[in-house]
Amino acid sequence: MTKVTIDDIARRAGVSKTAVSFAFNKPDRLAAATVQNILAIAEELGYMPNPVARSMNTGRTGTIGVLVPQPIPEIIRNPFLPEFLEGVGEVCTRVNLSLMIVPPVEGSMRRALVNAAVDGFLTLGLEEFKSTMMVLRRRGVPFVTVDSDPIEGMPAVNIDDQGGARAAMQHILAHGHREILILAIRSGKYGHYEQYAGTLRDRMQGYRKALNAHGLDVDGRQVRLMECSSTEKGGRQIFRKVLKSGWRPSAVVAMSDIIAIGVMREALEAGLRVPADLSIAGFDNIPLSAWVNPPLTTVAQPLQKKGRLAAEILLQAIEGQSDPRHHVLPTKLVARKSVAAPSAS
Amino acid sequence: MTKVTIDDIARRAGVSKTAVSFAFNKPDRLAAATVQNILAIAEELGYMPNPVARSMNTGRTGTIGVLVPQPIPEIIRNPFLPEFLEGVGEVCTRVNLSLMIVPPVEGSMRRALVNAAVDGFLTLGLEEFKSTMMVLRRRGVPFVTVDSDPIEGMPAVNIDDQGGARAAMQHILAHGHREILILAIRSGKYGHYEQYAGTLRDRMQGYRKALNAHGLDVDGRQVRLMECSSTEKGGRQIFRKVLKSGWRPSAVVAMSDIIAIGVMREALEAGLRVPADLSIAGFDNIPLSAWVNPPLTTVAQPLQKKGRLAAEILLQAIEGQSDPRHHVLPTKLVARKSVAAPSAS
DNA sequence: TTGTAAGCGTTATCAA
DNA sequence: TTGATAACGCTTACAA
Repeated sequence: MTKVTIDDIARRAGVSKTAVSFAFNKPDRLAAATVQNILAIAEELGYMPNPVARSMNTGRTGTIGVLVPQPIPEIIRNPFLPEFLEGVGEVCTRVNLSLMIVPPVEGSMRRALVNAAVDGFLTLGLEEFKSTMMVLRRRGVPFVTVDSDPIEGMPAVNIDDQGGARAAMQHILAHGHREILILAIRSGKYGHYEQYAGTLRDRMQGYRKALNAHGLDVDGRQVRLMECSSTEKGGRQIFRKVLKSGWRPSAVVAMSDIIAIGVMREALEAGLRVPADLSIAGFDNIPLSAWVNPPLTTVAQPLQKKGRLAAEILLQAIEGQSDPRHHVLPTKLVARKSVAAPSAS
Repeated sequence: MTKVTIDDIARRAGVSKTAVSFAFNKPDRLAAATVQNILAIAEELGYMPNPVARSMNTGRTGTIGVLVPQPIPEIIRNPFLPEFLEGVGEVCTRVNLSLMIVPPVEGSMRRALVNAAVDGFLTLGLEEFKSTMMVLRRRGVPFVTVDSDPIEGMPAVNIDDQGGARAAMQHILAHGHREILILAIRSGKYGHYEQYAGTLRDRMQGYRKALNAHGLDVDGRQVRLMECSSTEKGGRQIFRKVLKSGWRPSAVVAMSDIIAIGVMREALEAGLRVPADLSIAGFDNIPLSAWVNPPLTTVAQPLQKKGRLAAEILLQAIEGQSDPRHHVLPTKLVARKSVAAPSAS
């Protein structure tokens, strides 16, 4: 099954490569009979244009890349991504683009970036943001950053992380909780929340603002901060550890729903009642959160819309209409059933 | 931001293109000092090798494509895909491949296939299977079919659809149900289940075998068949229609969990009790199914494993070790809480 | 309406 | 250790 090329067809049809190319791409410029003939022969020989060679000329690959901060198995497990991709996918479908998921190569975003043959990138919540940005710029393809600290002159889509986080913490405090566990998404800055960046920092700030308003702060005693990976397993593991430690927070505030759900599951299995014994609040409002029992109180962010908007902007940029504005989408507290007043203990 | 090419670097460094290429790909073959110098200049000028040009020579793109039968927004909404991709992703991560999702272009698989620059394809539950296969073969890249009728000489990964479906229906019948709604995933063969192919046909056969053993069949009276798209919405819509029609099946057997969950939600909202008033069984055992209330009785299939196996085989094929065996993974009934005996009505 | 020939930016071959 | 030069398979001015 040796590859058939445009040359084979040209020779067999007794025409030039140009004619064959035209037959496929600009049939109008050829006599109908010629097109027919070429196509027939192509069919017979089983010819298909090589997309790489085509891209080489056109400078277009017909695909956009989504740069994700974690390996695929890990990140795809968080319903956050599918939800976001749904929005991106809408745009892709409309304009016939394919979608490539680009995870770090051996931990390096840079290596991943270099090899991806795409017309543009969407970056999702990047760690190591600045260095990646540098590489991205030099790669010369347009990109839109999502959930990262926006950079002047570069298009960005974000949500009101701080406002949302603040609302969540306020909600918890308003119910009377004072022994609170904050669960952050694990980053490179283990334990040093002053060094958090982007989404992480903003959410942390939101939490602290609410805390401060009640004369509290992350003090390692009443209010503690821990980190785990943003997976159900991450939430379960960290909460198991807390359980073992003997400390009994009356509320958990997690930076992602999937973490919160992991905690909930673990707590339930450990015989705790939610919310009677433990209140839980999340962030994201993934569809699953409405389904768990009790339904999870969380902060809604317009994930799909975020994906759509980012893709839309990228598309413009690919077509030369770059628009470096920064967008901030609203968040909103969704009070469901996983938060209640702490039981007198 | 005009593109920097290998020529620019070569000129600036006073070396040949070969040297520059070596500096990046085979540094051992160059004097250390030369490599240093070239790399420094590349850094300074912001040079990155063009992946398309590279692919042109190497014949490798470093990505595998997953051919999906529906537009991205639709298919990604079914947790089935992320679960499958998790398995695929494991393999990709290990060998540093990217993953491209390739949906039909304007309804045509063929058009999608032609443009995707990948080293190999995984096809997922293809409709129009044969014609797509033809195109795939002529495209000349290796591929592994998943959830389609296996073809002699082509590697395939499937599950025991028939056995699983049969078990589900048996379970329903054993509880005493006789008024049953079967919900099939919408295909091109609307209403003609004799023409179903692949997974659809196998599941249908499984259902019918169980039915037949009880002297029943899809007769449009006691046991009816309807089709809907494999989304929550699809399930909701079709069940709403059933509710309006006045017919009251005591059980719903759906070909996918996400459909079953849509039905459950709709039924619950309509004031029906599950399983007291309506028993529901699904297929797939997506994680969500364990979470809904009541937890969904379903047929488990090893989605992740399926993805991993298929990717593994594809990988071999890409590396020239093609192995055209057909694999069939087992399925298993998972009895949870959504099925009970019908209430006397 | 069709053909010639020059790219596109790399890597591979072979020689120096 | 390095450099010319030929692929790779296609598109696209420009010419005929």
